[in-house]
Amino acid sequence: MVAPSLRARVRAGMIDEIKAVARRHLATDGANLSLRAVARDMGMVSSAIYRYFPSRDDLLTALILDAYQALGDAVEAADAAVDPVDLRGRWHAACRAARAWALAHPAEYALLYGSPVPGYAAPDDTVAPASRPPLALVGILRDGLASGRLRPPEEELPEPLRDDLAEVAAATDMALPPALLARGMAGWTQLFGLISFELFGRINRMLPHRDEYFDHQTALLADLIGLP
Amino acid sequence: MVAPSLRARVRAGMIDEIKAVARRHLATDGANLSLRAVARDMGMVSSAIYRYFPSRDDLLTALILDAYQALGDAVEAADAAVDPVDLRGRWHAACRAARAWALAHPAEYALLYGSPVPGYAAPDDTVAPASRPPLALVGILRDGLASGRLRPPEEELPEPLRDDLAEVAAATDMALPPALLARGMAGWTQLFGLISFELFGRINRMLPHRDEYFDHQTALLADLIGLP
DNA sequence: TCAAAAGAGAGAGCACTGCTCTTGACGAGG
DNA sequence: CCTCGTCAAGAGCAGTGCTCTCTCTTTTGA
Repeated sequence: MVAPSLRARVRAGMIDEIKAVARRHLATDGANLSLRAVARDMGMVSSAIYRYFPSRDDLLTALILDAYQALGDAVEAADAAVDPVDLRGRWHAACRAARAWALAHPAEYALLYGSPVPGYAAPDDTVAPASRPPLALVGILRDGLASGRLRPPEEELPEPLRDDLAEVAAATDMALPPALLARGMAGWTQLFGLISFELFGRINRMLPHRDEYFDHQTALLADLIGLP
Repeated sequence: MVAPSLRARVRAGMIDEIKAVARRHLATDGANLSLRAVARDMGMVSSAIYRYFPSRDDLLTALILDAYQALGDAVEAADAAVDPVDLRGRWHAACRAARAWALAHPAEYALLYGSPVPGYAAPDDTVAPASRPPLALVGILRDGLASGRLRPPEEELPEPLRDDLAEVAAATDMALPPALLARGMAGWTQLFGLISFELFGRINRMLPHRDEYFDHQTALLADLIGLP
């Protein structure tokens, strides 16, 4: 590993600083990020930004990737900090970590899970980081199944759905019965909905005690999944 | 009722046409709607639009109100078309109607339920139309409770949450026990999450049979709520 | 009936945006 | 020393929301 040249290090620092300033702007101006404003804050001219990011969308992509990474880290770390056999504890820890990260970084959460930016198409390398949070949740179910602490639901699924889910389970190396995978995805859907409603201000005025609400709703889904 | 003057009728027609063109643009360009482009499509100059909508945000508000209205109509009509005592049938009908409307009007759905437009604050008169879909769902539970076909869950809620939910129930004239209201809101959250994931392309590549997936997931929540 | 008032469209202009292209300066490697 | 790659700056293009003024037409009231 050769030491990076001075130029390379300065360049990396510039990229980091641009992203930091852009994140700050994201928090106030939302997804319509202005390259000129970022450049102004950095004391340079707008065209100079293009030396580091070929377009505004590329800067957005970099921010999105970083955000997925941070959210995935937070959820996985919270999950790993709990006794692996305590399935319900892991579930709540993972859910709370996702919510805490979203509340701490609302603009970045909106960038990840809000309405897609019109002309912008997320590149393929965002798919893997994007699937880390749901995979962490489903991993809890897989561990519970492996250790015998979680028994799969008995209901029958219609055939095409069962095949789809079996294929998903196979593609993600999760040996989960389709019905259980469906419940795990229901939990992930619910988690996303809870955070989005809270962040986008749909329940704030009527539910002052949001921590308790969140915990209760995630507990409901844990019941539905069958976590002991 | 005096007949509206010619000018008033022409003006109303203009407003409708502007909204129709704006909706068309919404479908392709998303929330960053261009007044100039709308004006261009109508063969007039951009400044003339301001005779009808004092700002771009006001045009957006008008579109949002119309969309809430349409979605509320769709959900309520679907609910009303089912035998009132068939709680599960009503639940599925309402959920399917919301999804169908969203799939038919993805851009408007994103306007309603996507990330909030940065500088834009929804005016107060959007609150009532916005609560129609969830109220339709909760209304199913209220009817089930009144007819004795639905028994409320027995779990205990933490006190602050119970009080919050009791207040919400009172404010909406829905005599629902807090635990049941919480489950109804879980259903609404799940419905929103399901539609959003499907519309924003998070499950499309892995689940080809989306109708079956949607029905199964809403059935899961119906089970959680306790619909017979 | 006829003038005053109100409504409507057009155009110019301001400050802003993303992005491209050209020009000139600077530093590291041969 | 000197060339070559990197960088910042500036001008410029096309587009944006919005305001102001000017003109023309329709409606209204005495």
